[in-house]
Amino acid sequence: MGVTIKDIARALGVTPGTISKALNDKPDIGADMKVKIRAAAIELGYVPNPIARRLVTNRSNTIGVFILDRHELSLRENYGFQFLDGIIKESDLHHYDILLFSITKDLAYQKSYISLCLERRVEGAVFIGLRSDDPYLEDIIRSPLPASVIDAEARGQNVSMVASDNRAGAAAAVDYLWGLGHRRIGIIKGSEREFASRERYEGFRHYLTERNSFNEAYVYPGDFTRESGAAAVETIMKSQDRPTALFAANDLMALGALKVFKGKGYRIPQDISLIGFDNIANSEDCDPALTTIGQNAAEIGKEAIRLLLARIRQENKGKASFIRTELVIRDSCAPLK
Amino acid sequence: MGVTIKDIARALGVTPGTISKALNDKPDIGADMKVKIRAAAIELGYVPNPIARRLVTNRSNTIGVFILDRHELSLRENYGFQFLDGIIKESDLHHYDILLFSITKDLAYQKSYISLCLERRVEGAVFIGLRSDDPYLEDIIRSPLPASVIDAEARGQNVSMVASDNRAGAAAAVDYLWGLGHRRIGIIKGSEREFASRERYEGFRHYLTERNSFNEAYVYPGDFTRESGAAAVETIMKSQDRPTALFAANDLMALGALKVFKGKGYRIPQDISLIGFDNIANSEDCDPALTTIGQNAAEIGKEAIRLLLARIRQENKGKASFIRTELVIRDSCAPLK
DNA sequence: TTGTACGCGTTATCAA
DNA sequence: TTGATAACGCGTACAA
Repeated sequence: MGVTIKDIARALGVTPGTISKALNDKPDIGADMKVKIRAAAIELGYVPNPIARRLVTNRSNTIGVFILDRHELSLRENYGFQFLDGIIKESDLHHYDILLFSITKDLAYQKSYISLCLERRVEGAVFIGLRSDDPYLEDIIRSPLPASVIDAEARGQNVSMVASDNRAGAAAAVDYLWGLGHRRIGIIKGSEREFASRERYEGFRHYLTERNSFNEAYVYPGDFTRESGAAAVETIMKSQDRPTALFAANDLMALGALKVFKGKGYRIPQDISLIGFDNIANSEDCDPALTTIGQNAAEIGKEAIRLLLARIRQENKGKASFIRTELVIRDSCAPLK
Repeated sequence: MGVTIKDIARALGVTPGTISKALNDKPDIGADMKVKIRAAAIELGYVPNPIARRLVTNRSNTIGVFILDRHELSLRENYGFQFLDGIIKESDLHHYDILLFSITKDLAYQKSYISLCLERRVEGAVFIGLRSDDPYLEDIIRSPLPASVIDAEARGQNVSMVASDNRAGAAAAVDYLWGLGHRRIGIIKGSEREFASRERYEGFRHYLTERNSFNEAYVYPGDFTRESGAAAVETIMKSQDRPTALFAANDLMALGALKVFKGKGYRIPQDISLIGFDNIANSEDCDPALTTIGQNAAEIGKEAIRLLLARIRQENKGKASFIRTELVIRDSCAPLK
């Protein structure tokens, strides 16, 4: 089909080796020869074949990206794709290709992610949406394949983890409420299984404990779904001793909570202040617009690639990187009366 | 590095050719030999090298997916990634890999998308977010490379287009308002440049024209941004002759409109009914929740792959496919008083 | 039924 | 500075 270096070689009466060297700008080819060869390549419409190149260099120049489905979140609300933007851009910058895998419960769990990687000969892998109970987690940790894990806990010789600085973010959320004068501050927790959830709770607990204001009674269970946010509010409304401000460990729960509060005639933020975490799209248009902690998804994606490439190049940098969050102030929090 | 068919051949005292045939289940190898070879392959931990295979078969088994940034929509609101889910699943089903490209204004426009495809030797390409003024549109249309274009207009020998049935969707939106008794129905149009926008307008116009109720005065310009939705409402409020119901050609404009209406003390849906198009995440949590036309993004992605694979296999099916939309009734429309 | 030999497009090594 | 040759791992006609 396409024109190869052989064709160029024949046309110019030289050998393929010479063409290869000239096109790769090796020092051992004369300047005039290079010019001639380049011109011929363009004229003939030569397009290098990366497959042949990869065969001989034994490098694929490709990174595998896995988007794993989570139970709790429907794809519609799946945060996963947001990281993709940063991942692609950063990979592009370093001339790496992205091979995309998507694993859903039904389709997959047949083949280890690592097998897929080995088969495709990718040089490294990025995992999004990995859970601590994933059957192949051990596989990833043990494998010699360089990996970056986004937004989950995975510690191993060849894996880096990248996530938001969830502790600092949670602390910033509480600090904002604290600054507004609130002292009775509650939390709707995420599911114990999720790394982000544990970290956010820890940030929350630590901040208030240091100020002698942590109150176990104001800790409400949740699992990152709207429903659990709604359920938490039902609990709150039943009790006599209510917090004056509430931190939901993610926006989805905050939205679930908001709906119930409004349904019961509670005004936000006059009657209770509410702050979320994630800054998902929905948090912008609800009424009142939700004050929340924004994640920098693109930056997380980029950092995942940076750490991965460092590993691939054997220049081991850090094992983990936590990306700054940002307080997004909207209308769901008010000073304590 | 890895173990190859040569290693297996040596271990078993046969030739590599035999191994290859056995592993590919060719008819000219004895059953017992096959068993022996398979066992040895597993024991030695053999993983086939797709790169070598591709070199010799000259097929990459890979589809290129391009996500192009649109001017108007920030990535946060970019619908593009939603299609990805269907694309991946359907490709997976047919054992095709996905190579992901993302082109932003700054980075790109350096190399034609088709060049990228040729270099990577992908067998076909899917384009998301392609605009009619894209500098490489002609390239795609002319190229012999099979392509599917999602949500944009592109007609050519080797390209299929897949989108929502925007006309029918728009008609369904107006029909819903009509059924509620509205006769003075307005529209906030999208930008002329976008295929979806033109189609939605056409669906709207046709429906009302047939019923002698199309009124040019109720057509407000827009460009799919929140701001243009807001601006349209300003115009509406200034005029004496107002529609009783409003169809925004996308949800983003509907949200912009909603905000201004509420800001001016107008109640939705009591004072005016509002319906959008897209069913983006935000439309669920605004107040009142937005009635809208939902797109089946996953199905669009799947269909794009189906048409593409048909082209790759030379079994040319249809050139275009329009996917059903769905009326999502929420709280922003009410019967005419 | 098995083995031989060559080709895929490129890079690398060594000799000229 | 250039050329010849081998090698990368696999698939496949063709010969045995």
